[in-house]
Amino acid sequence: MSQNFLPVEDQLAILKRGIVELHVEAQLREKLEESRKTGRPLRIKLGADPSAPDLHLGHTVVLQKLRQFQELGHQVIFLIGDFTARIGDPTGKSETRKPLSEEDVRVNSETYTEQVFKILDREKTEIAFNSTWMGAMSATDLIKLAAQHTVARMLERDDFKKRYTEGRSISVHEFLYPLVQAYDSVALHADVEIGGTDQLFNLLVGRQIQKEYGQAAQCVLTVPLLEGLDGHMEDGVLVGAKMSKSLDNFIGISEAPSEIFGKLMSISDELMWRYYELLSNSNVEQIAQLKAGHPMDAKKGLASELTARYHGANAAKEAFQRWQAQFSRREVPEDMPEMTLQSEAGELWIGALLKDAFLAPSTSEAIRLVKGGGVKIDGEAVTDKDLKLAIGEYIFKVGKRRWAKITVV
RNA sequence: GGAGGGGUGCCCGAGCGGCUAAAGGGGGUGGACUGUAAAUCCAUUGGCUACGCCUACGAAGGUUCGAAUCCUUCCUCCUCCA
Repeated sequence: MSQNFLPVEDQLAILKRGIVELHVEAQLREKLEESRKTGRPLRIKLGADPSAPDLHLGHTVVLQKLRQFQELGHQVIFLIGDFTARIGDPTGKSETRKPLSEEDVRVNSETYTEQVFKILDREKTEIAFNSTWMGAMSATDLIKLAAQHTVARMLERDDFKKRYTEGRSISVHEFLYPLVQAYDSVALHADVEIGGTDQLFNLLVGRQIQKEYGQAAQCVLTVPLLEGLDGHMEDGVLVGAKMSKSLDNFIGISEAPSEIFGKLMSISDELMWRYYELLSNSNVEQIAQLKAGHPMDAKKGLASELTARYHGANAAKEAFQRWQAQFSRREVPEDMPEMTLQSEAGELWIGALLKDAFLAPSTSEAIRLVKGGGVKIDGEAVTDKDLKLAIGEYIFKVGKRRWAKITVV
């Protein structure tokens, strides 16, 4: 099925937009030309490790790039590394990763694909599992694969090198990870592989292995890693670990609209500009214009755009209004968790109440919060840690954003 | 296989018989200030209705009036040699 592709330079311009490192650009140009001539879409591979079932904004950077390929008419292959997950990607780790069980992998894969199609076009996406070919590979073939690469070259890799020189352990099976990932490119006949910058080594191994197996080497495209919510300025430079679930500095794309909106509103200004670059659809001129205005307005714009992307314009609007009411005008939110608690002899100690209502993780913490002035009842700050509440209904506010309506009976 | 060095609270890291729920950072949380931003400052940071009790320094035992600190065994990580 032949189709019309945009001129190569136009395609390249789109693909290169948005802080992407392109390795061997000349080759990509050739491939695009070839594709345009023959009408054969390029095969674009993205490998996913099914260890993080909840997608967050960090994952979406690369997915949007894939989406662009799709819109340009190319074939996107979403590869689920169900086999490699049992090895555990050593990338960026200073320690050996724990492999996942088969059951974990299965469950994670499902939630993963479900969310991926909030960004990718399901109809135009090929889904593959590398256990399909890796599970069937014989030991002989595996050794043949392993023979294509040397230990010295493996150790060139940054994290391996570091671990090696620092005397930290590297298990032999971790060397297999890049090789298996590379073999996936062989099995899929990938023309392009895309990934985060931390994947560069793995992606480049793919080029070499493809050549060993008599295929044309894939082009490699890397996108920057998105800094997590705690990213901020230090000595004039934006610093911050990458967004990840384990660091709890993420925004999940399945989170409630008001959560996404609120979390975006609380990031630092520097980080906001970074997010504009990597996540928003605004072009360079629009961003420059925003920088001239008040950062607060720019932040509202970003929060609205991204909330709308995953929940629709109406939900975004509503989230914005709720945010304004609650934080700009400091009103009591319209809806909040409600809970009924049983009193003892007609009254309930505040420490126990806060804990039982999940407003504090322990009574010790509850007392700390009260002493620190972090608890308000019906708008009034309480500081008496021995306070006892009589039967009735109360609106609790703990910290800046935890609210609850508590009924004591 | 041999020799040696480590494992401390969320993380890093002091302590090396009582004054240690355990210095100091980092991080977290609460407050002030704000644009729910950053920076800054203050407080707090094992649990338990608590001037006290319980649980904690890799695990299990032991020596002591008393141990994170000494001894034994085990687990585990690392270094050097082969």
